[in-house]
Amino acid sequence: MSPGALPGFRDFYPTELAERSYIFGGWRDVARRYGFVEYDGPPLEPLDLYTKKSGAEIVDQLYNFTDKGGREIALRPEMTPTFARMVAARANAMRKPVRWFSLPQLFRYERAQRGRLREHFQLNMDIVGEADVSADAELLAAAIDVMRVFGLTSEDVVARVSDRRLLNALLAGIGVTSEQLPAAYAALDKLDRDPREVLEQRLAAAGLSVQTAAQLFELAGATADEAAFSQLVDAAGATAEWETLRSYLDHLESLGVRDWVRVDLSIVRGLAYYTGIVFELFDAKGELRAICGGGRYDTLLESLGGVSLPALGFGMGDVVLGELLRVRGKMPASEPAVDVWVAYGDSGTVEDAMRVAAKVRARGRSVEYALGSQKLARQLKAAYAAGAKQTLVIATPELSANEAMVRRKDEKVELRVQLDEWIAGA
RNA sequence: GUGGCCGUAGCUCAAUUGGUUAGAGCACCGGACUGUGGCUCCGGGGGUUGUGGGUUCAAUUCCCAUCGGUCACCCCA
Repeated sequence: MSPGALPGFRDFYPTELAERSYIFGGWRDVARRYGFVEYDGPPLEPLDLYTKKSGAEIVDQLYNFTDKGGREIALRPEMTPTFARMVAARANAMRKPVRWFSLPQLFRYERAQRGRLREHFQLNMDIVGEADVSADAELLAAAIDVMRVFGLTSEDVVARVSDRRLLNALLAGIGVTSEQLPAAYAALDKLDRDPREVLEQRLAAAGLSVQTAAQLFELAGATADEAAFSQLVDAAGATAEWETLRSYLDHLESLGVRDWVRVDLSIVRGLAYYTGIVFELFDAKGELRAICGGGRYDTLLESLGGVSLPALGFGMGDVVLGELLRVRGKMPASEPAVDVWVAYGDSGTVEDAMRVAAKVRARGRSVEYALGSQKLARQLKAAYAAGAKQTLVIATPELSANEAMVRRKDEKVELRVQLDEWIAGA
């Protein structure tokens, strides 16, 4: 956080911008590998684009105001509504499934915390028009490959997956009614954070019997054990749902990312939103917030007034990811360096350096030289400090007009070259 | 929005129960090494101690408020 910037907003100095660009580069690279194409929309949208989806309460959590034309508008807190609108407008004309990604800057009016600012960039990858579970596998594999492209391994990051339909069937199997579902989900979500007794109390308040509550906890705990899991599935008559998840895991195996994935029914995410498989990526040590979250939202496009198409997607923010990369030493140090530094000796002036710089720049290389008038020793010091890959010295008494001495970074030897030839090859 | 902890130079930190003009290292700028760079030496700029009040002869130090940071709650699109 930079003092001076609004709370929760960041100034990107060159070092930070280099890190951001590095992250963006990895994101675009992986999205491209999976055949996704990039889009963008306006950062400012009508307020009701968000209230329509999330209700009026959402207004507390976003930047909204009335513009000079009297329109109620908001800085976008998420990309999905914009995405839905854009897809809906051309749904009929597009080849399905649609694979789009975007790197929007998103805003939310909340108190900032570690990993959660008022502004961030988020990789959004979405697939529209494919109901088959293979699409779910493709999407998660892409999210995991993003981890890989940054040098992270399955030791560093774990993907926890669940399936809304399977969970609903299992919950129904142990006697949870549809009215009690929200309470059951809330309890699952809080499993790691709140003590068991507190959760039991809340479940009881929602009308769940002591026995049902106990089975609920068993359900969440059985995730690692396939045998016990199968029993629960059989008991609930959720075989079809289980088969879907099994097939999902098989696909992930084929895509080469099965090691990263763990079934975990305590993954909840937005209740009104997701309809099928959901997932989250966490750092394996559990020190940070979720790196990424997403899943299938087959009914959302239609409910937003668009077309009826199955869809799925995820969002991955730059803040937590950046922290993870720094903590794990995976963030490359930025080395802003010019290609060539032109220094001149006593036989010349800054204008000689200028003439050479102009020619080398015309060749497409980045060039810097000492502005003003400086002694050669100082110029060379500056060249070193700038991290110049090559330093060219011209106009010293021992050099003729068309000669220069060249030294590469980190090399001791200095070569005498013909200036014209050297520039031509630069 | 609620609560806990924390705010001294760009960064990391000092400043003896409250006591002269708030210091150091790194970084930055300049000088020396008589002109081919990383070393060394010397010097310099930079702070209304987050801000505003209060207590006191005297506040970086104690009290209150406020702003900011951080953690948790809420929420997670």
